[in-house]
Formats: sequence, structure tokens, C-alpha cells
Amino acid sequence: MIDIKKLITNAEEMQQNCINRHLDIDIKQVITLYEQQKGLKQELDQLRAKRNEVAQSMKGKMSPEERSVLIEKGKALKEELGEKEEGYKEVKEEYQTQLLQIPNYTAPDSPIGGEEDSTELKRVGEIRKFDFPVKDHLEIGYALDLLDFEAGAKVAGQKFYFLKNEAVLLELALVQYAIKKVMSKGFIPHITPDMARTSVVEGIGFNPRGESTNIYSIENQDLCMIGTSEITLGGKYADTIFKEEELPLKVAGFSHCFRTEAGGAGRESKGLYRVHQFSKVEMFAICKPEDAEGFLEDFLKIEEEICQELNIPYRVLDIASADLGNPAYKKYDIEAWLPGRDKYGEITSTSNCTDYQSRRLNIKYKNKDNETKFVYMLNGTAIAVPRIIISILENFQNEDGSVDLPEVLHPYMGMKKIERK
RNA sequence: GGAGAGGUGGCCGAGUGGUCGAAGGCGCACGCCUGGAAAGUGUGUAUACACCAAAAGUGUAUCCAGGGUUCGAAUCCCUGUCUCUCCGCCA
Repeated sequence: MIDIKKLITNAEEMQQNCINRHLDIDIKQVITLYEQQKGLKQELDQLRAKRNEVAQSMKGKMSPEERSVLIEKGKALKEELGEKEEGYKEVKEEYQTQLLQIPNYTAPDSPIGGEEDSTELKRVGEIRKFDFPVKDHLEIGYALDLLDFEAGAKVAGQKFYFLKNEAVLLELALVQYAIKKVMSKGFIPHITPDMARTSVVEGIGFNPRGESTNIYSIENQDLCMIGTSEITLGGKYADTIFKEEELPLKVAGFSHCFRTEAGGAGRESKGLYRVHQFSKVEMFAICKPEDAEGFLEDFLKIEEEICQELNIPYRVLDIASADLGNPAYKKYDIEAWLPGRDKYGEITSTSNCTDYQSRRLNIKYKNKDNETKFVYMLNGTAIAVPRIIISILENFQNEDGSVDLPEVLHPYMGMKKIERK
């Protein structure tokens, strides 16, 4: 959520920002609604003041005649209030819905444009040249008896899957490796609920219901399946005021993530790349405004370190305006080289969301001058399991069908490669 | 799942429908006292929004949430929610 007062002073900048983000939003209209809402509120406040005054004046003893005059006066005010309140409520609701749709500001150094305009900052790691026909992760996974999409579909539907045999160990190994890694970087690890209240999901900036939602919701309950533990970690701190010395707060979450992928059918959707459920370790930080930019770079570094330790060749993208999503002010993605697709594919994403989420979730801190200010919030992927599994299977496949495992995983796997049966 | 009890300020806790933004205590802040500290003592101590150039001040809202009754609700009614206790079920 955006600060309305700031918005009024830089309405044009935000209007351009919406254009850059390919959003059809009329900033002027939102400001008009705000003014209307404010005016109505003032009228209401005056009426209420009168009502309170009348009620106060009736406290003492008085003759029945005097009293009945005042009661009539009160009744009239009550009626007037009731009517005004209705109008105010309508305008206020419209204002609030529109305000919530306004995206965050965009970092001045983020590229402007759509997906194709994201800037490639660097490439790291050698792309392997294969002297045998390359297989994609599905072929490899089925040959090694690691995957079962048919059973997933039978039990839960399209894009659900079973992991089997070494793939199970691999998921557990990746999770444990990632948790230890982020702990070594000072993050407090959490296993979070896989569901969250609708209000929490909204607070983080996801749209829980409606046609284009990517979120599963539970029928007849105020609950959603989370799309990332960012939701539960952020929700944990809703309505909190931190002391300055408690910041920065660095936490990590392990959870299952659920995404409907509505409208995403067919698009890069082969195999494990785009699924309805997956496991993920997520980094999350709450900090003072001045620390946020540094943290974003830190998050990226950790993500790179993980890719490097896993020997996955990757590139880093500075994400362009239209691809940021509403909450992010600036975002870096890491894309792994995936030989089975013969191109890069996104495996991590880290964002500086500034105070966009903390305004909705009401997360603040008290600074040295005892002023209460909104915190800044950041998030970043440590490991999104299925896409790392794809990267490993495809990059480290051998001609005989076996797959070498990255050295850092050997202790967790209890093996160095996945052999053909 | 059944039965009951309860949600009041940073915390504890009082509160007959009007004098309640809310007693009292703790904590916290500042002062006095002291050689210094403790004890004692005095004062202050919520948030949001609006008006105001700003401060001061004023108004409105907030006693879990949402509705309702009433001229007037922390207080009465309904619904939801959360916590606790007991019973049942269960890995």
C-alpha cells in the first residue's frame, strides 16, 4: 500500500510508474476519492460531535420536558448520521480498493519495460558442452524412477507429482543444505504453516480470490494455501512495533508452496518447472529503510553462493518495471542454465518491497527520536526445490543415464551420484 | 466435536447504560531526595485520522472484531473470532 500523502505530492511520477509497469490505473481518480472520503468524514465527525454534546448535556437531573426536547434532538441527529454514514462507507470502500491496487514505486535504476527489457547483469559458471544427446529432466527422472506425474494427476490433478527414491533424498538434502546455509548467514529458520488467513495473504500483496488469482483458497473458511512462506513470515509480524535495536530481523521459512497457475497452462510448463505444489526455503528480512538496499545485495549474494556451491551455471537479471509485481521496488532474478530447454530458467527471485507490505500489515519500528515509522521488508529465494532438481538432473547428467550430485549435497545424500537401477 | 469461563492501555487489574480514554498497581520517562545508589517522593506516560503554517489546542474513532438496542454503550443483545479449563476423538 502506498502512502496517500506522498502520492498527492508526486501523483505524476506515480502515474508514469503505472504506465511503466503496464498497469491501467488512474491516479487522479484515487486522489479525488481520497478527498471525497475525507470531506465526508469531516461532516460525520461534526455530526458526531453534536450528538455527543447532546448526550453529555442529558447527564444531570432535569425536567421531563427538557429531557424530551433533547431526546428528540438526539433522534434527529441519529437519523442524519445513519444516512451520511452509508454514503461515507461506500466512498471509503471504493477509495481503499483503488488505493490497494496502486503498485510500489520503482527503483530509479531498474530497467523500464516488459520481460524482455530486464537487464542481464552477469553470467557465472561454465555451460557444459555435451558429447552425447542431452535429455531433459523428465526423461532423466523417469529413467531413474525419480518422478511420477501420472500418479500425481490421478490423486490431485494435473501438475501434481510424486517424488520417489533418490529424488526424495534430494529434496530433503536441498532443504537441509539451504537451511544450514541461511542459518550460517544469521537467519533464524522457521517451519511455517502452509495456510494463512485471507487478510495475511492480502497484506503481503497477493490477491487471494478472483479470476486471475494464483492462490488456492479453502471453501467456507477464511484460509488460503500459501504461495510462499513470505506470506506466513510477514504475517507473523503483523501489527508489531519493533524497537530500533531489534532490527534488522532476519528470518527464513521452509514451507510448501501452492500456486494455481491460472492462465499459466502450456507456458513453460513441462515437468517440474511449473507445478501446483513445491517446497521452498525463503529468506526474509525486516529492517530500517536505510538498510534495505544493502540487504537486497546481500540476498542476491547468498543466492549466488548457493548456485555456485551447487555448480549450477546461472545469470543474474535486474528485473524490468512491468515484471516486478506490485510489492517490489527492485528485484533480481537468478536464472539457471537448463540444458533440457537449452536456455535459462528462473530459479530464484529477491525483492526489496520497501514499506509497501509493512503499511498493509502494520509493521513499524521506533527510531532513536521515538518516532514510529514503517519498516522495510525484503524477501529472497534460498532454494525452490523442484527447479533446483531440474538444474541438477539436466546439468550433471551422464551418458550412461546416471546423474552426478554436487559435492555439498554428498553428506546429506549419503551418495555421490544417482545411479541407474 | 461437546460443555463451560473469559478477551479492558506496554503489562496486571477495577469498572451500577451518562461524571470513562477509562480507577488502582506495575513498568517506563523526567525531577526531588542522596556523597552515590536503593528506598521514598512528585509529575508525566496510547494510537490513528482530521482541522491548524507549526506548536499549543480542538474534534472524531478505538475497552477482541462486526452488527444491533438506546437520545447516550467498555457496560445490554446477536454473530464471529481468539484464549483458557473439562470431556470426547486422535498421530
